[in-house]
Amino acid sequence: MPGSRRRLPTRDELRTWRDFLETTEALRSVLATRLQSDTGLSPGDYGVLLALSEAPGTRMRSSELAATLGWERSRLSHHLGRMERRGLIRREKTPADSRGAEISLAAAGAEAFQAATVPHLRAVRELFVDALTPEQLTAAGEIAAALRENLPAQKNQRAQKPASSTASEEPIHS
Amino acid sequence: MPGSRRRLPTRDELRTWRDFLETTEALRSVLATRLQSDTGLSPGDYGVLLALSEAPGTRMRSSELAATLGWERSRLSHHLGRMERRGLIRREKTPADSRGAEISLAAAGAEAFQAATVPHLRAVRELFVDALTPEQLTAAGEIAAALRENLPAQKNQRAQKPASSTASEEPIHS
DNA sequence: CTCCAGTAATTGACGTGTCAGCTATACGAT
DNA sequence: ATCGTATAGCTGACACGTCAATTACTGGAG
Repeated sequence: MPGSRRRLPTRDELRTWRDFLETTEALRSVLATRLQSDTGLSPGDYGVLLALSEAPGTRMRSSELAATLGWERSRLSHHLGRMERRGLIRREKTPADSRGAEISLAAAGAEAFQAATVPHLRAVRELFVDALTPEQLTAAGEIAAALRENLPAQKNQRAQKPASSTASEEPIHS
Repeated sequence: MPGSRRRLPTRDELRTWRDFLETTEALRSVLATRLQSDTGLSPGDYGVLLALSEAPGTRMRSSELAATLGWERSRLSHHLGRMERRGLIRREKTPADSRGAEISLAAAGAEAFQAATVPHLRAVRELFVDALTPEQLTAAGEIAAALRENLPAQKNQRAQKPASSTASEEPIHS
């Protein structure tokens, strides 16, 4: 018996890992496909449009947007380029800092987002929330927390909103 | 109160969904980065090499490989192209069906896989298995099963191995 | 044998993601 | 003012994925 194997997962643990990995991947992919065919938006598009719609004046500095989404700046640049081509957003120069760009929601983007939100949330409900018992849903949250806790510190932490007071006055969004 | 919102997730359910989504994504990405820097392989490379190493003669028909991995053929073609360029695998013509291609493990591929397996499994243990309590690990498996159950039927089901008899004679792999 | 529908695998176009490097501006120290 | 470094954003190269179309062969119906 090679003692060096002590720290390797057992067969059952690996099976669980594989199932977990594949299932979350499949779920992601089904959700993405559905969003795409329902509304023509990718998950990335949806995230960008969501952040912009919630921003005051539906406009945001590019780097602020990157921080909100937890994306690298170059990723955002590429993505915004594609979204701009499709007329979903606009890029303008900032008066304040002339290195900066201000991203604003275009009419087409606002409409697309409007049209996307209900179907998307319904899909999340159907494919995730309703698939689990209340106990499983709670467990899923705890598992996510435990995993995240254990993850090495990352550069692109998701921006944390300063938790609104009463927990029910804001628009419901994913 | 708009009755049309009945089927939308609540704020808490959405929060759980977001946490779950982001955490699994982060986990995947950390694991991928680690595999890459430890061994120069992507998760895709690893999967291909794993399937080939377990195949009799370390060779397989391309479409069989696609079925084993649950990948689309075109995805596999592209990936094999990249792996072939790096000398990890070889493509040969099949004697049986001259439309077919036989994929075989090249020496460099076998070595790379050998070198990758222990570090990779250790990482899975560290970042997934050891992050969870035994109960959470069980719950994770059940959650995956429940979600998968609820997913619409997919074209690319993962090929199911005909469960070996005693559950402990085969090589441990992810 | 000939035709043709089906199958194996590849290809090209294009969206998406990362990394490394570039340009332009900002701004504190001198 | 000017020098140096930091910051904002963009770009190019390349890996990865999907979709639709293509190529080349198989195998049965006539």
